[in-house]
Amino acid sequence: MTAPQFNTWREVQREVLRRIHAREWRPGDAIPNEADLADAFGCARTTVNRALRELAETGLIERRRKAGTRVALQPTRLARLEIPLLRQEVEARGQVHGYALLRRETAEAPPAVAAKMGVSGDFLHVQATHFADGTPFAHEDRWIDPAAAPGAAEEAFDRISANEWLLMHAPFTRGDIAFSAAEATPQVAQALQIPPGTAVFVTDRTTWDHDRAVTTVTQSFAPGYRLKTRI
Amino acid sequence: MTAPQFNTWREVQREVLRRIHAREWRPGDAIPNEADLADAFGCARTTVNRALRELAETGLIERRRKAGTRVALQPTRLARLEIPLLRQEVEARGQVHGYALLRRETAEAPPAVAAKMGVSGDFLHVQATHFADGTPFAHEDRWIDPAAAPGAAEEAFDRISANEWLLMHAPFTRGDIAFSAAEATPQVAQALQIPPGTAVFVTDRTTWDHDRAVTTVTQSFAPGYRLKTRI
DNA sequence: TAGTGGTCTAGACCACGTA
DNA sequence: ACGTGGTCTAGACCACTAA
Repeated sequence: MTAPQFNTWREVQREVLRRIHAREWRPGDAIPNEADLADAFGCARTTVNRALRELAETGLIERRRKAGTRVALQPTRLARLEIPLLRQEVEARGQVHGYALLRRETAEAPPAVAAKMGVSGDFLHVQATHFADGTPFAHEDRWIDPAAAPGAAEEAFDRISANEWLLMHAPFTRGDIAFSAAEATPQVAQALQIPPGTAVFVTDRTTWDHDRAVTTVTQSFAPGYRLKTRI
Repeated sequence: MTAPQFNTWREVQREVLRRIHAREWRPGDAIPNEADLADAFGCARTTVNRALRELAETGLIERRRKAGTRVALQPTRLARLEIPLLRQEVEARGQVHGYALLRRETAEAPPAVAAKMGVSGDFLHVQATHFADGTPFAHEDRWIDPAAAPGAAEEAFDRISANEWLLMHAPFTRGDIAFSAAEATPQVAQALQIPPGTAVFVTDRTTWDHDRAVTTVTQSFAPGYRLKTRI
């Protein structure tokens, strides 16, 4: 009997997945090392490594030097989540994106915002509503550190959302994101045209340029919004 | 002047990130091709490829054959989201996980559930509460197709959550996940010891073994819950 | 059609961590 | 101590696609 041939890393990955799904390799089991697999599959070890590395990144298998590779017992699976612009998200549904500025002011950051951003003082404060086909889609409440986002103080934000302006003009190196549920404040409720207290999906984001906070934003989505992903 | 030496793919990646963050390479700009970069960095093209491939996967750069590599204009950034077991999540906070079965029955799936799973008939229906240090943490409402999860019909689910039992006994190849906000139903409110109508964070998951739905679950989290990630 | 990224190979050395 | 995965190299061929 000749050895089966799996020549690309995707073929190797598919075969490994097949064996795990078929329970030939069960959760907790050790699987052969890379060299043996490469031999059995008739390919280079590099190819096996690529296939297994990507499976390890999703949490399906666990790899440790010397200990080898095992099928994960408790798969803390990693999902990939796309974080698009609101405009992109609306347009991806085939709807027309609208944008309305509600407020733009310079104000002292409230303690909660100052704490999140790690600095205090006068910030730019922008509130706006995004629409999908004319229906309120999300409300956005943003604070910007003008010292970290040069030019922001001169921008009106009446045509382009702060979101997009910042992407083009204020580089950032990392961001924290949190998802939660909240009851609509009177302000959010008015913007989204829903009764106050309605449950809304909320995302909080703070973005950083190295160790300096650039902006923090709270987006509240109209009822019915669902953030989807796959495993 | 001698060429700078970047010998590992992480060093190359760090240098590329530095140039993007320093705006030496700006959004929309093309960057040198792999061969030229490898030459400039004093390493093999494979090493540059690995560094750039991983940046492309996060959405920071865009790569197309022949067209080359560009810094993304609108970084639809990809975040990685960990999907742990509720028990793991509670224990990761240093709290004691508790579990209480509320209901276990065989019943015909309601239309919404049957539609999600693509089959109808008698399903196993399990409701339970998870606790963190004795405080309600999440309510779980689950439907299981006994034909797709052999042995489930004989399991009591009074000590081990259906979540964990299924992980150990029912393989799945993929899952859909959706996050949303909802107002607590009387049942959920009672389980979480909160007033009905309170905003709760909800995750809906359906897992599949190839094309056959195994289980669908709705988890409602006690107020204050936040799902966190980074970009 | 030509340039670019995508991938494979064979061999090598290294880092880690278990035994 | 030593087996395992992690990575680098140099070269090669291929797949895609812009010009």
